[in-house]
Amino acid sequence: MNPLHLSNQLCFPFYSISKEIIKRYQPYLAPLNLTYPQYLVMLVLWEADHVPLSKIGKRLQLDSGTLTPVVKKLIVNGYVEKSRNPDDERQLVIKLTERGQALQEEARDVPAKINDVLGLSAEEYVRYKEMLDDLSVKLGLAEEKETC
Amino acid sequence: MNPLHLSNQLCFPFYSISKEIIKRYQPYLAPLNLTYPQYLVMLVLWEADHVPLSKIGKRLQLDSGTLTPVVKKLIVNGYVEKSRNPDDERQLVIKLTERGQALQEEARDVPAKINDVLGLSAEEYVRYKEMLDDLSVKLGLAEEKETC
DNA sequence: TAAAATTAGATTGTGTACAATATAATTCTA
DNA sequence: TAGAATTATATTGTACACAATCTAATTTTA
Repeated sequence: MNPLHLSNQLCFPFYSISKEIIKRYQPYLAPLNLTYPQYLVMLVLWEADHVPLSKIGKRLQLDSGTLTPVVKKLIVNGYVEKSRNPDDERQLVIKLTERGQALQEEARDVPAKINDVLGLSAEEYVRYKEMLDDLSVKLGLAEEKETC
Repeated sequence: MNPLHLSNQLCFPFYSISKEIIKRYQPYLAPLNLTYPQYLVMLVLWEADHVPLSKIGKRLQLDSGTLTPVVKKLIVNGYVEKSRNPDDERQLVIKLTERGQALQEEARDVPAKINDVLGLSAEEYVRYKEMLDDLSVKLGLAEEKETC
């Protein structure tokens, strides 16, 4: 067994599967004027609006160098707006616009469509999800349960 | 169950685990003057040298827009060189330099070190690998067994 | 066999990713 | 409480990713 053989790498399938799934999102996200990272930010905001950028970054494991241009695009597209937290002027608070809230309705079917495209059975989905969540914990990527 | 909740997305853990593992490669690849995509190209060449760019692209699921600059960097760093196939002048044939061949020796421990860093047991590794290979086939990413 | 279609790479443009650095606001601490 | 450390975000520079388009070489086919 040659450890330097591509087929023996654990990372490579994560890398290529991740890219492949993101490509399959594209036909469903493009009509909403969203890229995949932009969609992730919207998911976070649909869960809880009025969130500081730092929190979005922690949730998505993305730093400001990545998030700043992503949020800028969402602002240009009219989905979110930003303001500073008066209690801490460093914090940039991101808030959905009406358009951004309405978009949630338009995105409602995206997860189901992606599941169709991936063609996984319910059991497979659950099995994969468990392993991924498991590995996320092992890698320290899982979120700490927070009360706020 | 809200399908638009981040925790119910299958793609997101692939996306963040992939990025996390690549980050953990960095300390081991940087001394070799390689990024992760550059390392992948070298893995392919260490398996079989003198390969057309198209074949590397098929193997790694990367198009010319991505590979052209990656290979350019490998050339600048002295690891590979390119020439055209005389039988088909469209094909760009990529070949390891002596330096590029020697690099394989320096990279020999990278997979083991990554395994250490990930902290997976042998059983976990096998379990994850099976799941990933399985899903790669389902998504049409697995390579067709070729004779050449 | 000449025009049409295909294939291999390169280029352009947009959008991430992230390390490193900078700046301003806030908190800590001697 | 003033200087030091920390925190939140922005900026810069490098390097992918990929869609779309382009050019040139090869293959197909009418």
